[in-house]
Amino acid sequence: MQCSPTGPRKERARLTRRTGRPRSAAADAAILDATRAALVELGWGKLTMGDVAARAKVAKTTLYRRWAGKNELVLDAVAVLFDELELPDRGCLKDDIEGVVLQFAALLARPETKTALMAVVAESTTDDALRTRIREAVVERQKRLVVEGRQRAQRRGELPPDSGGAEGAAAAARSVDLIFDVIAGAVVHRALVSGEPVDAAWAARFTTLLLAGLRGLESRD
Amino acid sequence: MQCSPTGPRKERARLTRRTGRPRSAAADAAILDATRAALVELGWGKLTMGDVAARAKVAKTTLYRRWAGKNELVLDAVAVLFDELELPDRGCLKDDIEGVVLQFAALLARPETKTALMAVVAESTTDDALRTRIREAVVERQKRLVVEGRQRAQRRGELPPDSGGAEGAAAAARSVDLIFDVIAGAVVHRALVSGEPVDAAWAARFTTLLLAGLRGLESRD
Amino acid sequence: MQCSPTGPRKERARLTRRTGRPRSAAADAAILDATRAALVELGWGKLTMGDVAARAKVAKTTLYRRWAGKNELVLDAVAVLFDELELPDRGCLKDDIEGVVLQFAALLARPETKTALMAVVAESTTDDALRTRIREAVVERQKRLVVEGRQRAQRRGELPPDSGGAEGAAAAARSVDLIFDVIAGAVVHRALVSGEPVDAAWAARFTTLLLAGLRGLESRD
Amino acid sequence: MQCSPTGPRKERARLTRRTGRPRSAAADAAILDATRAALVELGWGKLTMGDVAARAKVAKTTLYRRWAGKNELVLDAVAVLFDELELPDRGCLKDDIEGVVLQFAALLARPETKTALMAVVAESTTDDALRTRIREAVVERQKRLVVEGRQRAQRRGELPPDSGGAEGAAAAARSVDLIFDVIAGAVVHRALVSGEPVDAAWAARFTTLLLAGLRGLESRD
DNA sequence: CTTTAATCGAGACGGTACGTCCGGTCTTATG
DNA sequence: CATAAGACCGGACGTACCGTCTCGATTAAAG
Repeated sequence: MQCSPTGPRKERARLTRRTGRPRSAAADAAILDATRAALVELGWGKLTMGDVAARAKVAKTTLYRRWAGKNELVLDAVAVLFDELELPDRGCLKDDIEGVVLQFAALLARPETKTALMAVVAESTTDDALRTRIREAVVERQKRLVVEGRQRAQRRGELPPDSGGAEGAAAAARSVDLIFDVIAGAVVHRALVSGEPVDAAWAARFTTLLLAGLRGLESRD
Repeated sequence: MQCSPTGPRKERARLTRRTGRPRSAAADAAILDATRAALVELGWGKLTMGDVAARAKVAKTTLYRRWAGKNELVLDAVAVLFDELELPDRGCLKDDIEGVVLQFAALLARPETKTALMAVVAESTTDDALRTRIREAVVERQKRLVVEGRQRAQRRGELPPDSGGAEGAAAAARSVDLIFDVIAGAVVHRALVSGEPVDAAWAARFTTLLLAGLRGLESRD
Repeated sequence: MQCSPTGPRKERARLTRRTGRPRSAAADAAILDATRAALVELGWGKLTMGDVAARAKVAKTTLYRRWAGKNELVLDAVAVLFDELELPDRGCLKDDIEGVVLQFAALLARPETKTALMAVVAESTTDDALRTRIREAVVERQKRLVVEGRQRAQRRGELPPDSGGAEGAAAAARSVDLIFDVIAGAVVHRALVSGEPVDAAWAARFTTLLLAGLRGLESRD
Repeated sequence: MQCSPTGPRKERARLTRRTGRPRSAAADAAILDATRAALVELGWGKLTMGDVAARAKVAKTTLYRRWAGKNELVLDAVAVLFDELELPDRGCLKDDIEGVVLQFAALLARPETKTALMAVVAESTTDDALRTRIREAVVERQKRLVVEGRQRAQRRGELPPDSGGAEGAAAAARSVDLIFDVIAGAVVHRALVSGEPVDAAWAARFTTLLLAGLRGLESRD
């Protein structure tokens, strides 16, 4: 639930003297809350650092002492929302997938998420450090959902177990990546690019397609 | 191949008197070329209207007379690139799909495309007119590829023909939309969000998944 | 009453063929009226050529075909107002001077005059052609009032006649210039710089000063 | 010598907390110097805020933080020059007046002064706050010269002492105003409107006129 | 009448400056 | 040291006018 291990914010030089006034912990939370609130009201494009500072009742300097800029701040403010996604056991793979698809769609329907995610990805095309941080803070973290769903389906016998050995593990990893890109990509594209609703009917049709594809994939892979 | 029918730019009131000095047609082309060049060199975030004007050897006012802002200008400059996508007949559905996936990936690998597409989509989350224009200029136009590939596969007998009647047509349209979101979404997500290469191996695995999914979809739909 | 001899406006090249559509005479009047109206409403600083053209229901090109710019146009529009000054015979020099002082003050109280006169003079400090035109169109033309008042006073015996000869004429001209600068300068300075009213009481005190000065000047000059 | 009491520039709210980085005092001087230099080179009409900022090596925002606009800035830059006028004792009233007339003429001959003074007065006809500031910063401050010259002449016995009482004081004040308008007005009009030189000969003739007028005024007032 | 030539309106054009806003840094005094 | 406050520099914004230019449409006088 905490992205501290991924280290989004600026850290003081390690091993440095710990004298002086310590950073306010409350400020961090206030800033991230203010960032999300500003995203909701203004969207990425009109959000400004000064406005966030004012909302958080914090000086602008305090922001810059902790985050390198708007990109990093917003990414941090939004990444934590993705950690709320869960995969409750609904009894069968199809229902599990439909559930996570709808959960993800609901997350993307929130204004702070949708306006921020694409914007940060766009910025990442010209900022390698940011791209790395997105992968750490969002992409790789959420693959856990695919991994867990797959394991659960394997336990249920809905999917065959991984083949053993290094090659089997690599194949499994490739599968997870592919499935993740297909699910996340389709939902994001439907919701944000096509601009059509991701409702239960669409989720059902998509899941049908995906499940059939998974079985086809296994038989050849 | 021409986006004139979609009308992205500001148009003078239709049917208005044709008086006054006409707009320079050469300026339009110069501006769009300059925009693409600036996207390549600077990326979305650092592209400025003033810089585009200077590159196009045009006054800033000329830009604002024709486009409402950076979003609209960049969308126009980039949308035309998507019209270059084609669907050459490679003999079977699998090869056709792999071909278009790789073509699309190549398009997204171009710096002007990748930096602009996500950014404009991000802006569109707080700008309805822009969202509409994206759909008209990019999304709906490129569904032609799915429609054409589907028809070709049906002629080859690789896919069953559409069922007749209004319901059949609606089901076909839903299929096209779903397939489009899955293909475009997966490729965009892989390339831009996950940041992994879309190479021939990935395209083959993805196509295998999709084809199996399609056949499974038909059998139930 | 007409400043045509002073040639404020752009003239077509002389000796050119007189074919083609002639300039609209009505347009000239409409433009000058519009200019004065705009001066009243907006003042010099906010008056724009486009606005004048719109008020006169004339194209901007028509303005520029006839005047070189804002300075020249405004000067023409205002200069004619100074020709309305008169010197009615009130019986004695003191009353004549008081009369013209109050008339001049009333003219300077009109918004179009006060905002334009100083502005054009200010511009003339960096534009020799304009300075020349101001002298022709305003300064030299209005010295007639001093000349006439002086002659009238000489006829009445209130002032001694000019001494004869070239030297006498030159001395008279110097006197006219000095008196003109003192009267016009004092009124303009009181009205526009000091920002105090030029009322009958002030006019009386000023005239007393001036008359005493004139008599003192004669006795030594 | 200091215009601080007249307060031309934007002031932060009085009694406000003295927190934050203080305004740079050096910037003020650099800006006013740059303004004067720009006036000399470009004249009022072509002086731009951006150019002044560049010359002063200061950001444009710093200008706008301290002055409301071009009018206020230029007035401040020029007003201080008027404080350089002095009234050295030359032994008799006539010489004192001639001296100050020539000094004032020399001041008006400086390009920064002549181009700015009339322009700011012109703007003041449509801007009450500016008119007030001109009176405070220029007009009222320089009346000191008339007051001092008058007192000195009274001490010398060249002019009769003020009559006592409130009425006497008011009459003296009226005299000062009148004399100030006559001197300043005549010199400004000669120099800037008529465009003739204010040389020693003219100054002598003008002073003769004024002195005779003053004596005549006293005998009746 | 037709030609010819200049005017007219409309409005796009290249420029330049505007005054504002924001990003990110710095300099204070206060914790 | 961190902090709040706010001045600072730099640079882009989108707008407003400037004075010029291209149009097609008038409008006389000359042929």
